[in-house]
Amino acid sequence: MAEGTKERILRIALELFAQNGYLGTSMNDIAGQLGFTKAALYKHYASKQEILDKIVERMNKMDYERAEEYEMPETEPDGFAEAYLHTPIQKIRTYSLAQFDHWTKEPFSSNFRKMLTLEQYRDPKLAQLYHDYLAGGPLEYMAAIFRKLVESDEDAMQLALEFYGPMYLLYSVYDGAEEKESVSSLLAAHIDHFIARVESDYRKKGRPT
Amino acid sequence: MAEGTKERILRIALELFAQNGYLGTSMNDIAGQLGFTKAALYKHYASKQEILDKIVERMNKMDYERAEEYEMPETEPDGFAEAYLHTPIQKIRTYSLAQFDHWTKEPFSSNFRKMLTLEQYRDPKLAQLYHDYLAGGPLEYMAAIFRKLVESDEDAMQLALEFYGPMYLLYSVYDGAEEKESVSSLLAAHIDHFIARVESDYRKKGRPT
DNA sequence: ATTATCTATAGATCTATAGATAATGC
DNA sequence: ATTATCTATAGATCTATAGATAATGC
Repeated sequence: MAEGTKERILRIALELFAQNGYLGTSMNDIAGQLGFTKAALYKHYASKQEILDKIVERMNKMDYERAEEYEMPETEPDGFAEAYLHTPIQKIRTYSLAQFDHWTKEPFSSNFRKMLTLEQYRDPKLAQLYHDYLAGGPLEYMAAIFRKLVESDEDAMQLALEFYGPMYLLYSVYDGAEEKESVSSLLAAHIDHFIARVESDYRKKGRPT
Repeated sequence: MAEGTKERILRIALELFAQNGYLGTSMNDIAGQLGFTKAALYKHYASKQEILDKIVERMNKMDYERAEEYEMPETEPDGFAEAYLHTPIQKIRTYSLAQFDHWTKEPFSSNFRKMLTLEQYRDPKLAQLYHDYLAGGPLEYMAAIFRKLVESDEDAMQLALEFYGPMYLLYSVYDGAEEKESVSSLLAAHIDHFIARVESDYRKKGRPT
Protein backbone atom coordinates (compact mmCIF):
# COMPACT_ATOMS: atom_id res chain seq x y z
CA MET A 1 0.00 0.00 0.00
CA ALA A 2 1.27 3.42 -0.94
CA GLU A 3 1.97 6.00 1.74
CA GLY A 4 -1.14 8.05 2.37
CA THR A 5 -1.16 11.82 2.66
CA LYS A 6 -1.81 11.63 6.40
CA GLU A 7 1.33 9.57 6.81
CA ARG A 8 3.39 11.67 4.47
CA ILE A 9 2.50 14.67 6.62
CA LEU A 10 3.74 12.91 9.77
CA ARG A 11 6.96 11.87 8.09
CA ILE A 12 7.75 15.29 6.61
CA ALA A 13 6.73 17.15 9.76
CA LEU A 14 9.01 14.95 11.86
CA GLU A 15 11.90 15.57 9.47
CA LEU A 16 11.46 19.29 9.97
CA PHE A 17 10.90 19.02 13.74
CA ALA A 18 14.15 17.03 14.02
CA GLN A 19 16.02 19.70 12.11
CA ASN A 20 14.55 22.93 13.41
CA GLY A 21 12.54 21.95 16.46
CA TYR A 22 8.80 22.14 16.94
CA LEU A 23 8.67 25.92 17.35
CA GLY A 24 11.18 26.41 14.57
CA THR A 25 8.90 24.65 12.10
CA SER A 26 5.81 26.44 10.76
CA MET A 27 2.74 24.87 9.22
CA ASN A 28 3.79 26.71 6.08
CA ASP A 29 7.16 24.97 6.13
CA ILE A 30 5.50 21.59 6.42
CA ALA A 31 2.98 22.30 3.66
CA GLY A 32 5.64 23.76 1.40
CA GLN A 33 7.77 20.63 1.75
CA LEU A 34 4.71 18.54 0.89
CA GLY A 35 3.86 20.65 -2.12
CA PHE A 36 0.65 22.33 -1.04
CA THR A 37 -0.52 25.19 1.17
CA LYS A 38 -0.88 25.15 4.91
CA ALA A 39 -4.66 25.41 4.84
CA ALA A 40 -4.80 21.89 3.42
CA LEU A 41 -3.03 20.55 6.50
CA TYR A 42 -6.09 21.36 8.57
CA LYS A 43 -8.13 18.85 6.56
CA HIS A 44 -5.90 16.13 7.98
CA TYR A 45 -4.98 17.36 11.43
CA ALA A 46 -6.85 19.75 13.68
CA SER A 47 -3.72 21.56 14.79
CA LYS A 48 0.06 21.57 14.78
CA GLN A 49 -0.02 20.03 18.25
CA GLU A 50 -2.10 17.13 16.95
CA ILE A 51 0.55 16.39 14.32
CA LEU A 52 3.12 16.15 17.11
CA ASP A 53 0.80 13.99 19.22
CA LYS A 54 0.28 11.55 16.35
CA ILE A 55 4.01 11.33 15.76
CA VAL A 56 4.50 10.36 19.40
CA GLU A 57 1.69 7.80 19.13
CA ARG A 58 3.25 6.29 16.04
CA MET A 59 6.62 6.02 17.73
CA ASN A 60 5.20 4.36 20.82
CA LYS A 61 3.46 1.84 18.61
CA MET A 62 6.61 1.13 16.57
CA ASP A 63 8.62 0.66 19.74
CA TYR A 64 6.11 -1.73 21.22
CA GLU A 65 6.18 -3.82 18.06
CA ARG A 66 9.98 -3.87 18.08
CA ALA A 67 10.17 -4.99 21.69
CA GLU A 68 8.02 -7.97 20.73
CA GLU A 69 10.12 -8.71 17.67
CA TYR A 70 13.37 -8.86 19.63
CA GLU A 71 11.79 -10.69 22.53
CA MET A 72 13.17 -8.21 24.99
CA PRO A 73 10.64 -7.99 27.82
CA GLU A 74 9.22 -4.71 28.90
CA THR A 75 10.22 -3.27 32.21
CA GLU A 76 7.69 -3.45 34.97
CA PRO A 77 7.01 -0.86 37.64
CA ASP A 78 8.73 -2.89 40.36
CA GLY A 79 11.43 -4.61 38.38
CA PHE A 80 11.59 -7.23 35.65
CA ALA A 81 9.71 -10.24 34.51
CA GLU A 82 11.12 -13.51 35.79
CA ALA A 83 12.08 -14.54 32.29
CA TYR A 84 14.78 -11.86 32.24
CA LEU A 85 16.58 -12.76 35.36
CA HIS A 86 19.19 -14.57 33.34
CA THR A 87 19.26 -12.80 30.01
CA PRO A 88 22.03 -14.38 27.90
CA ILE A 89 24.76 -11.87 27.15
CA GLN A 90 24.62 -12.65 23.44
CA LYS A 91 20.97 -11.64 23.43
CA ILE A 92 21.92 -8.33 25.03
CA ARG A 93 24.56 -7.89 22.33
CA THR A 94 22.18 -8.53 19.47
CA TYR A 95 19.48 -6.36 20.93
CA SER A 96 21.84 -3.47 21.64
CA LEU A 97 23.27 -3.44 18.13
CA ALA A 98 19.75 -3.54 16.74
CA GLN A 99 18.74 -0.66 19.00
CA PHE A 100 21.65 1.42 17.80
CA ASP A 101 20.84 0.73 14.18
CA HIS A 102 17.24 1.59 14.89
CA TRP A 103 17.93 4.97 16.48
CA THR A 104 20.50 5.97 13.87
CA LYS A 105 19.57 4.45 10.52
CA GLU A 106 15.81 4.02 10.58
CA PRO A 107 14.64 7.44 9.36
CA PHE A 108 11.52 7.84 11.48
CA SER A 109 13.24 6.74 14.70
CA SER A 110 16.38 8.71 13.99
CA ASN A 111 14.38 11.86 13.44
CA PHE A 112 12.28 11.13 16.49
CA ARG A 113 15.42 10.83 18.61
CA LYS A 114 16.69 14.16 17.31
CA MET A 115 13.35 15.81 17.96
CA LEU A 116 13.29 14.49 21.54
CA THR A 117 16.79 15.83 22.01
CA LEU A 118 15.67 19.27 20.90
CA GLU A 119 12.44 19.36 22.88
CA GLN A 120 13.48 17.65 26.09
CA TYR A 121 13.66 20.78 28.24
CA ARG A 122 10.63 22.53 26.74
CA ASP A 123 7.93 19.89 26.98
CA PRO A 124 7.69 17.72 30.11
CA LYS A 125 5.96 14.93 28.20
CA LEU A 126 8.82 14.78 25.68
CA ALA A 127 11.33 15.04 28.54
CA GLN A 128 9.84 11.86 29.97
CA LEU A 129 10.07 10.13 26.59
CA TYR A 130 13.68 11.22 26.20
CA HIS A 131 14.47 9.72 29.58
CA ASP A 132 12.60 6.48 28.90
CA TYR A 133 13.85 5.88 25.38
CA LEU A 134 17.37 7.26 25.43
CA ALA A 135 18.87 8.34 28.76
CA GLY A 136 18.02 7.07 32.23
CA GLY A 137 15.57 4.48 30.91
CA PRO A 138 18.00 2.23 29.04
CA LEU A 139 20.56 2.76 31.80
CA GLU A 140 18.19 1.49 34.47
CA TYR A 141 17.12 -1.32 32.18
CA MET A 142 20.67 -2.53 31.80
CA ALA A 143 21.35 -2.08 35.51
CA ALA A 144 18.36 -4.30 36.29
CA ILE A 145 19.72 -6.99 33.99
CA PHE A 146 23.26 -6.76 35.39
CA ARG A 147 21.91 -6.94 38.92
CA LYS A 148 21.68 -10.66 38.43
CA LEU A 149 25.32 -10.94 37.47
CA VAL A 150 27.08 -9.01 40.20
CA GLU A 151 26.95 -8.72 43.94
CA SER A 152 25.72 -5.23 44.68
CA ASP A 153 23.30 -2.76 43.12
CA GLU A 154 26.17 -0.30 42.94
CA ASP A 155 28.23 -2.70 40.85
CA ALA A 156 25.25 -3.31 38.57
CA MET A 157 24.85 0.41 38.00
CA GLN A 158 28.55 0.79 37.27
CA LEU A 159 28.38 -2.01 34.73
CA ALA A 160 25.31 -0.46 33.15
CA LEU A 161 27.11 2.90 32.95
CA GLU A 162 30.12 1.30 31.33
CA PHE A 163 27.94 -0.58 28.89
CA TYR A 164 25.37 2.02 27.92
CA GLY A 165 27.36 5.26 28.38
CA PRO A 166 29.54 4.69 25.31
CA MET A 167 26.51 3.65 23.29
CA TYR A 168 24.69 6.81 24.27
CA LEU A 169 27.70 8.94 23.38
CA LEU A 170 27.96 7.26 19.99
CA TYR A 171 24.46 8.44 19.07
CA SER A 172 25.79 11.99 19.19
CA VAL A 173 29.01 11.06 17.46
CA TYR A 174 27.02 9.32 14.74
CA ASP A 175 24.95 12.42 14.05
CA GLY A 176 28.03 14.51 13.40
CA ALA A 177 30.15 11.85 11.71
CA GLU A 178 31.17 11.72 8.08
CA GLU A 179 31.92 8.01 8.16
CA LYS A 180 28.74 6.69 9.73
CA GLU A 181 29.71 3.04 9.37
CA SER A 182 32.90 3.47 11.38
CA VAL A 183 30.76 4.67 14.29
CA SER A 184 28.72 1.48 14.17
CA SER A 185 32.00 -0.45 14.19
CA LEU A 186 33.13 1.45 17.27
CA LEU A 187 29.98 0.32 19.04
CA ALA A 188 30.43 -3.32 18.03
CA ALA A 189 34.03 -3.22 19.24
CA HIS A 190 32.93 -1.66 22.51
CA ILE A 191 30.27 -4.29 23.14
CA ASP A 192 32.58 -7.18 22.31
CA HIS A 193 35.27 -5.68 24.49
CA PHE A 194 32.80 -5.24 27.32
CA ILE A 195 31.52 -8.80 27.06
CA ALA A 196 35.05 -10.23 27.00
CA ARG A 197 35.94 -8.28 30.11
CA VAL A 198 32.82 -9.21 32.04
CA GLU A 199 33.21 -12.88 31.17
CA SER A 200 36.85 -12.77 32.21
CA ASP A 201 35.87 -11.29 35.57
CA TYR A 202 33.39 -14.10 36.00
CA ARG A 203 35.99 -16.74 35.52
CA LYS A 204 38.24 -15.17 38.11
CA LYS A 205 35.48 -15.44 40.66
CA GLY A 206 34.83 -19.02 39.68
CA ARG A 207 31.28 -18.44 38.56
CA PRO A 208 29.78 -20.11 35.55
CA THR A 209 29.60 -18.11 32.35
CA MET B 1 31.28 44.90 41.38
CA ALA B 2 27.57 44.34 41.01
CA GLU B 3 26.22 42.61 37.95
CA GLY B 4 25.44 45.19 35.30
CA THR B 5 22.27 45.23 33.26
CA LYS B 6 24.08 44.03 30.16
CA GLU B 7 25.27 40.97 32.04
CA ARG B 8 21.93 40.34 33.69
CA ILE B 9 20.40 40.25 30.22
CA LEU B 10 22.88 37.62 29.08
CA ARG B 11 22.28 35.50 32.17
CA ILE B 12 18.48 35.69 32.01
CA ALA B 13 18.36 35.20 28.24
CA LEU B 14 20.55 32.12 28.56
CA GLU B 15 18.29 30.72 31.27
CA LEU B 16 15.34 31.04 28.93
CA PHE B 17 17.23 29.75 25.87
CA ALA B 18 18.23 26.68 27.90
CA GLN B 19 14.63 26.05 28.87
CA ASN B 20 12.69 26.87 25.72
CA GLY B 21 15.30 27.16 23.00
CA TYR B 22 16.30 30.24 21.05
CA LEU B 23 13.19 30.35 18.88
CA GLY B 24 10.98 29.45 21.82
CA THR B 25 12.13 32.53 23.71
CA SER B 26 10.81 35.96 22.69
CA MET B 27 12.39 39.30 23.43
CA ASN B 28 9.24 39.95 25.44
CA ASP B 29 9.92 36.86 27.56
CA ILE B 30 13.44 38.05 28.28
CA ALA B 31 12.39 41.59 29.11
CA GLY B 32 9.52 40.36 31.28
CA GLN B 33 11.85 38.17 33.31
CA LEU B 34 14.15 41.17 33.76
CA GLY B 35 11.31 43.44 34.84
CA PHE B 36 11.08 45.83 31.92
CA THR B 37 9.74 46.00 28.38
CA LYS B 38 11.33 44.53 25.32
CA ALA B 39 12.06 47.89 23.75
CA ALA B 40 14.59 48.51 26.49
CA LEU B 41 16.59 45.48 25.40
CA TYR B 42 17.51 47.25 22.19
CA LYS B 43 19.36 49.86 24.21
CA HIS B 44 21.80 47.12 25.20
CA TYR B 45 21.88 44.78 22.23
CA ALA B 46 21.15 45.46 18.58
CA SER B 47 19.24 42.22 18.08
CA LYS B 48 18.25 38.91 19.57
CA GLN B 49 21.02 37.27 17.56
CA GLU B 50 23.58 39.60 19.14
CA ILE B 51 22.48 38.45 22.60
CA LEU B 52 23.16 34.87 21.55
CA ASP B 53 26.49 35.82 20.00
CA LYS B 54 27.61 37.52 23.20
CA ILE B 55 26.59 34.48 25.25
CA VAL B 56 28.78 32.30 23.05
CA GLU B 57 31.65 34.78 23.36
CA ARG B 58 31.32 34.79 27.12
CA MET B 59 31.37 31.00 27.26
CA ASN B 60 34.44 30.73 25.06
CA LYS B 61 36.22 33.19 27.34
CA MET B 62 35.20 31.31 30.51
CA ASP B 63 36.35 28.05 29.04
CA TYR B 64 39.71 29.41 28.05
CA GLU B 65 40.27 30.75 31.55
CA ARG B 66 39.30 27.39 33.05
CA ALA B 67 41.68 25.45 30.83
CA GLU B 68 44.48 27.64 32.15
CA GLU B 69 43.33 27.21 35.75
CA TYR B 70 43.40 23.42 35.56
CA GLU B 71 46.59 23.36 33.54
CA MET B 72 45.01 21.12 30.95
CA PRO B 73 46.58 22.06 27.63
CA GLU B 74 44.49 22.98 24.69
CA THR B 75 44.28 20.62 21.81
CA GLU B 76 46.23 21.58 18.74
CA PRO B 77 45.21 21.04 15.15
CA ASP B 78 47.65 18.18 14.66
CA GLY B 79 47.57 16.58 18.08
CA PHE B 80 48.73 17.61 21.53
CA ALA B 81 51.42 19.62 23.09
CA GLU B 82 54.44 17.62 24.22
CA ALA B 83 53.66 18.37 27.84
CA TYR B 84 50.61 16.14 27.67
CA LEU B 85 52.15 13.04 26.30
CA HIS B 86 52.32 11.61 29.78
CA THR B 87 49.43 13.19 31.62
CA PRO B 88 49.26 11.66 35.10
CA ILE B 89 46.04 9.74 35.58
CA GLN B 90 45.28 11.59 38.81
CA LYS B 91 45.33 14.84 36.90
CA ILE B 92 42.81 13.43 34.47
CA ARG B 93 40.66 12.40 37.40
CA THR B 94 40.72 15.82 39.03
CA TYR B 95 40.11 17.61 35.76
CA SER B 96 37.22 15.35 34.78
CA LEU B 97 35.42 15.75 38.08
CA ALA B 98 35.90 19.50 37.83
CA GLN B 99 34.54 19.46 34.28
CA PHE B 100 31.45 17.57 35.38
CA ASP B 101 30.83 19.97 38.24
CA HIS B 102 31.32 22.84 35.84
CA TRP B 103 28.78 21.63 33.25
CA THR B 104 26.19 20.67 35.85
CA LYS B 105 26.44 23.00 38.84
CA GLU B 106 27.84 26.22 37.48
CA PRO B 107 24.66 28.01 36.34
CA PHE B 108 25.97 29.76 33.25
CA SER B 109 27.77 26.69 31.94
CA SER B 110 24.93 24.34 32.79
CA ASN B 111 22.48 26.53 30.92
CA PHE B 112 24.90 26.89 28.05
CA ARG B 113 25.18 23.12 27.79
CA LYS B 114 21.39 22.78 27.71
CA MET B 115 21.08 25.47 25.08
CA LEU B 116 23.69 23.77 22.88
CA THR B 117 21.78 20.54 23.26
CA LEU B 118 18.60 22.22 22.05
CA GLU B 119 20.16 24.13 19.17
CA GLN B 120 22.68 21.59 17.88
CA TYR B 121 20.74 20.58 14.77
CA ARG B 122 19.39 24.04 13.91
CA ASP B 123 22.52 26.17 13.91
CA PRO B 124 25.76 24.81 12.42
CA LYS B 125 27.88 27.11 14.58
CA LEU B 126 26.26 25.77 17.73
CA ALA B 127 26.50 22.23 16.37
CA GLN B 128 30.27 22.70 16.17
CA LEU B 129 30.37 24.02 19.73
CA TYR B 130 28.29 21.08 20.95
CA HIS B 131 30.76 18.71 19.34
CA ASP B 132 33.83 20.50 20.66
CA TYR B 133 32.63 21.06 24.22
CA LEU B 134 30.49 18.01 24.91
CA ALA B 135 30.47 15.17 22.39
CA GLY B 136 33.18 14.19 19.93
CA GLY B 137 35.58 16.86 21.22
CA PRO B 138 36.18 15.49 24.73
CA LEU B 139 36.12 11.95 23.32
CA GLU B 140 38.94 12.70 20.89
CA TYR B 141 40.78 14.61 23.60
CA MET B 142 40.75 11.60 25.89
CA ALA B 143 41.66 9.27 23.03
CA ALA B 144 44.71 11.42 22.28
CA ILE B 145 45.80 11.17 25.91
CA PHE B 146 45.22 7.42 26.10
CA ARG B 147 47.12 6.92 22.87
CA LYS B 148 50.29 7.16 24.95
CA LEU B 149 49.15 4.38 27.28
CA VAL B 150 48.08 1.64 24.89
CA GLU B 151 49.37 -0.01 21.79
CA SER B 152 46.90 0.92 19.07
CA ASP B 153 44.77 3.90 18.16
CA GLU B 154 41.77 1.59 18.27
CA ASP B 155 42.50 0.66 21.87
CA ALA B 156 42.91 4.32 22.75
CA MET B 157 39.53 5.12 21.28
CA GLN B 158 37.93 2.23 23.13
CA LEU B 159 39.44 3.45 26.39
CA ALA B 160 38.25 6.97 25.68
CA LEU B 161 34.75 5.67 24.96
CA GLU B 162 34.70 3.71 28.19
CA PHE B 163 35.97 6.68 30.12
CA TYR B 164 33.98 9.53 28.63
CA GLY B 165 30.78 7.72 27.53
CA PRO B 166 29.48 7.24 31.07
CA MET B 167 30.40 10.83 31.93
CA TYR B 168 28.49 12.10 28.94
CA LEU B 169 25.47 9.98 29.83
CA LEU B 170 25.52 11.28 33.39
CA TYR B 171 25.04 14.85 32.17
CA SER B 172 21.62 13.81 30.92
CA VAL B 173 20.90 11.75 34.00
CA TYR B 174 21.88 14.69 36.15
CA ASP B 175 19.42 17.00 34.41
CA GLY B 176 16.50 14.72 35.17
CA ALA B 177 17.62 13.51 38.59
CA GLU B 178 16.03 14.33 41.92
CA GLU B 179 19.12 13.46 43.93
CA LYS B 180 21.75 15.43 42.04
CA GLU B 181 24.55 14.56 44.46
CA SER B 182 24.12 10.85 43.92
CA VAL B 183 24.81 11.39 40.23
CA SER B 184 28.10 13.09 41.03
CA SER B 185 28.92 10.10 43.23
CA LEU B 186 28.18 7.74 40.35
CA LEU B 187 30.71 9.60 38.26
CA ALA B 188 33.38 9.52 40.96
CA ALA B 189 32.84 5.79 41.38
CA HIS B 190 33.05 5.30 37.65
CA ILE B 191 36.31 7.17 37.34
CA ASP B 192 37.91 5.40 40.29
CA HIS B 193 36.74 2.08 38.93
CA PHE B 194 38.14 2.92 35.53
CA ILE B 195 41.51 3.98 36.92
CA ALA B 196 41.81 0.84 39.03
CA ARG B 197 41.07 -1.33 36.02
CA VAL B 198 43.50 0.45 33.70
CA GLU B 199 46.28 0.33 36.29
CA SER B 200 45.61 -3.35 36.88
CA ASP B 201 45.89 -4.02 33.14
CA TYR B 202 49.20 -2.16 33.15
CA ARG B 203 50.67 -4.35 35.83
CA LYS B 204 49.73 -7.46 33.93
CA LYS B 205 51.68 -6.26 30.98
CA GLY B 206 54.65 -5.38 33.17
CA ARG B 207 54.56 -1.68 32.40
CA PRO B 208 55.20 0.95 35.02
CA THR B 209 52.23 2.68 36.61
C1' DA C 1 -25.93 10.94 -18.85
C1' DT C 2 -27.24 13.58 -14.60
C1' DT C 3 -27.19 14.88 -10.08
C1' DA C 4 -25.51 14.78 -5.60
C1' DT C 5 -21.86 14.20 -2.67
C1' DC C 6 -17.17 13.70 -0.91
C1' DT C 7 -12.38 14.96 -0.22
C1' DA C 8 -8.51 17.72 -0.83
C1' DT C 9 -6.99 21.66 -2.14
C1' DA C 10 -6.33 27.11 -3.07
C1' DG C 11 -6.67 31.83 -1.94
C1' DA C 12 -8.16 35.28 1.17
C1' DT C 13 -8.45 36.66 5.65
C1' DC C 14 -8.56 36.82 10.87
C1' DT C 15 -6.19 37.58 15.34
C1' DA C 16 -2.09 37.35 17.91
C1' DT C 17 2.53 38.09 18.38
C1' DA C 18 7.21 38.34 16.79
C1' DG C 19 11.45 41.44 16.18
C1' DA C 20 12.45 46.01 15.63
C1' DT C 21 12.21 51.28 15.57
C1' DA C 22 10.77 56.12 16.74
C1' DA C 23 9.18 59.46 19.80
C1' DT C 24 8.96 60.70 24.43
C1' DG C 25 9.49 61.09 29.65
C1' DC C 26 12.24 61.33 33.72
C1' DA D 1 13.40 53.37 30.71
C1' DT D 2 8.14 53.78 28.44
C1' DT D 3 4.53 54.05 24.97
C1' DA D 4 3.19 53.79 20.38
C1' DT D 5 3.86 51.88 16.22
C1' DC D 6 5.76 49.35 12.11
C1' DT D 7 6.25 45.15 9.26
C1' DA D 8 6.38 40.32 8.95
C1' DT D 9 4.70 36.08 10.06
C1' DA D 10 2.58 32.74 12.96
C1' DG D 11 -1.53 29.45 13.67
C1' DA D 12 -6.03 29.09 12.34
C1' DT D 13 -10.54 29.72 9.79
C1' DC D 14 -13.51 30.80 5.84
C1' DT D 15 -15.34 30.29 1.14
C1' DA D 16 -14.88 28.53 -3.35
C1' DT D 17 -13.80 25.01 -6.30
C1' DA D 18 -11.40 21.03 -8.59
C1' DG D 19 -11.32 16.21 -9.29
C1' DA D 20 -13.24 12.03 -8.29
C1' DT D 21 -16.82 8.81 -6.89
C1' DA D 22 -21.52 7.16 -5.82
C1' DA D 23 -26.33 7.21 -6.50
C1' DT D 24 -29.97 7.96 -9.63
C1' DG D 25 -32.73 8.29 -13.93
C1' DC D 26 -33.60 6.92 -18.52
